[in-house]
Parts: sequence; C-alpha cells; structure tokens
Amino acid sequence: MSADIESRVTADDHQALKLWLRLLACTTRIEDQIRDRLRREFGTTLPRFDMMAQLDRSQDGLTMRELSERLMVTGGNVTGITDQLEAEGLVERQAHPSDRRSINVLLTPAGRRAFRKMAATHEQWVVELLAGWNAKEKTQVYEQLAQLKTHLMNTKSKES
Amino acid sequence: MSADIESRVTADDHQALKLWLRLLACTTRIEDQIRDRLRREFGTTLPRFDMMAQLDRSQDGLTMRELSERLMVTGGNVTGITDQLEAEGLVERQAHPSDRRSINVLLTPAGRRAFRKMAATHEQWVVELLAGWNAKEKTQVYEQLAQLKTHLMNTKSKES
DNA sequence: TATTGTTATACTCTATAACTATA
DNA sequence: TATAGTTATAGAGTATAACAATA
Repeated sequence: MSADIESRVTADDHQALKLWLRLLACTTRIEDQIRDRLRREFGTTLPRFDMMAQLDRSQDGLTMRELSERLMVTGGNVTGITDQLEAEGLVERQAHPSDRRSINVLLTPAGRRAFRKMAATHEQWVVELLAGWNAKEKTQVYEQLAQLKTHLMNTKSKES
Repeated sequence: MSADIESRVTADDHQALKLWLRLLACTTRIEDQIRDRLRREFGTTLPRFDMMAQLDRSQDGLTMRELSERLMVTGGNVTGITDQLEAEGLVERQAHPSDRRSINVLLTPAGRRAFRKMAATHEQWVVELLAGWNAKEKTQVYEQLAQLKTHLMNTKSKES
C-alpha cells in the first residue's frame, strides 16, 4: 500500500471518529434536555413517556410481551413501568380475551389526556432544540440518516 | 393566522419530531454497539474508556477536579472510576506538586499501552458503523452538526 | 414443553450531601 | 470560608434467572 492511500485511510478514520463524537454530543445534549424537562414539568421519565406513546398509538392496548418488544427492554422492566403508571391511574391491566396467560395494557382516559398534553409539549421542545436547522437542512439530514440507518440495520452485532 | 401557515407549522413540527426520532435511533444503535463491544472485547465500559482517553491526551495527568469537568460527571463518580482503573494498574494517583488537597491521576505505562490498543480498535468500529456514509456525506453531516451544536450551546436549560 | 408475566436480584451510571484535609 | 477529594446513599435504567400459570 502506498503512503498516499494509507494517509487517506487514516484521514478518513479520523473523520469518522470526529463525526461520531459530534453526533454523540448533539444527541446526548438533546436527550438530556428532554429527560430533564419531562422530569421537571411532568414528573415523568423517558421510558414511561415512551410506553405511553406506544399505548397511545394502539386503540386496543398491548400485551406486556408486545410492549417489551416495542420498547426493546426485557419483561421485568415492562412490569415495573406498568406498575408505576397503573398506580397513578394512567394505564390499566385487563384480562386478555383469548389467552389467559396474557395481559392487555391500555391507557385510561386520564392517561390518554395526560399523554396527549405531554406529547404536544414534547414536540415543541424538539422543534426548539432542532431549530439550528431550517426546513431544508432538516430534510437533508433526515434523508442522510435514512441511509445510515439502513447500513446499521445490516450491521450484525459482534458475536461473543 | 391563516390555515396555510398553520398547516405549514404543523408539518414542520412533525418534521422535527420524525428527524429527532431517527437521529436518536441511529445514535443509540451505534452507542449500544460500542458499549457492547467494549465490554466483550476489552472488559471495560464507556465511562472508563472516556476517562482513559482524557488522560491519554494529557502528558502530566489531570486532577480529579479536571477529570470531573471534562467528563461532565460529579466528583464521586470520578473517584469510583479512578478506584477501578487503579486497582487494575491502568492509572495511578500521585501527590499534586503545589496543592496538597489535589491529586494527580496519570495513566501508567501499561494503562497507556492498553488504551492505545483499545482506541485503535474503537476507531475501526466507528469507521465501520458510519460506513453508510461516504467521505463527502460524512463531511456534510459533520458541518450540519456544527450548526446544530452551536444552536444547542445557545439553548438555555429550562429553569425549574 | 414453550410462552406470558412477575418477582428477586444485581450491575452500571448518575446525583446529592456529609465529611476530612487543606488552602 | 472555600475548595479538593472521599464516602455513603439513593434512584434511574437495565439485564438475568427462577418461578407460577397457562397454552
């Protein structure tokens, strides 16, 4: 390998690393802001907000198993979050019509109202935090991220 | 406000939210991969790796206070991570030359060797994970993120 | 036997606050 | 008094594994 090619490879490597560190810094900053605001303004957390978002999309509720898959956390965690939300009257557990092992979790009317209100505010936070980009730039980055996402979904996790 | 403007605003809001969710998905995926690989291939964690990266850059070591600022975590956490790395012989605590309250933390020669090896592998992971973008695209996103970062640094945290 | 959900437990990462030694 | 560092504690957030009920 010639020195030229090698140096180009090295330059490209550092480019990727610098890009990653900047990407991580921006995302972490936004996520921390959202966590902090959810806690202070609504007394909730991101996992709880995410579970309510999943339930809001589904009219008939979701089983613990479905929630576990969609939130990408293990079953024990779903039980814990559901317990908290149920204690506050935001969700309820119902018997599953056809499988007595399963449990259907649904938003209560109060839970749906509370979520809709939080979601609107949350969306305004995101608009504000991403206001460093105009509409055209947002579209560009959105499409560039689509490419990256495709690549990442095809990138196997390293086996142990 | 006319219906047109309002609908444009709404469209833009959803654009920001969709962009944020995609940005978060990509970043989380990469970060999880890196955490997982650090754990499996080097038996270490991201905070430990980050501390060693800071120490590798500084020839004369850093005080606990400096580490706390650079890693953006509180002092108690720095003590804990330092304890772990010291127990494995990767860093050492030394008396500060001019302030007896302070402690200087330095990489040991073994720690520096271990870090350099990990860092090279880590950089290859990042190159691989970001391979969904070519060099030109990486440069574009890098510069777009610079803009966002500037905006985020000027965005005050919400007061309580 | 396999699956659903719960419980118990543990580990990482973080913060706050009380404490000591020193400035 | 103020600062550097340590210790103790707590709370998210996550995982694994043993378990009971049901399929």
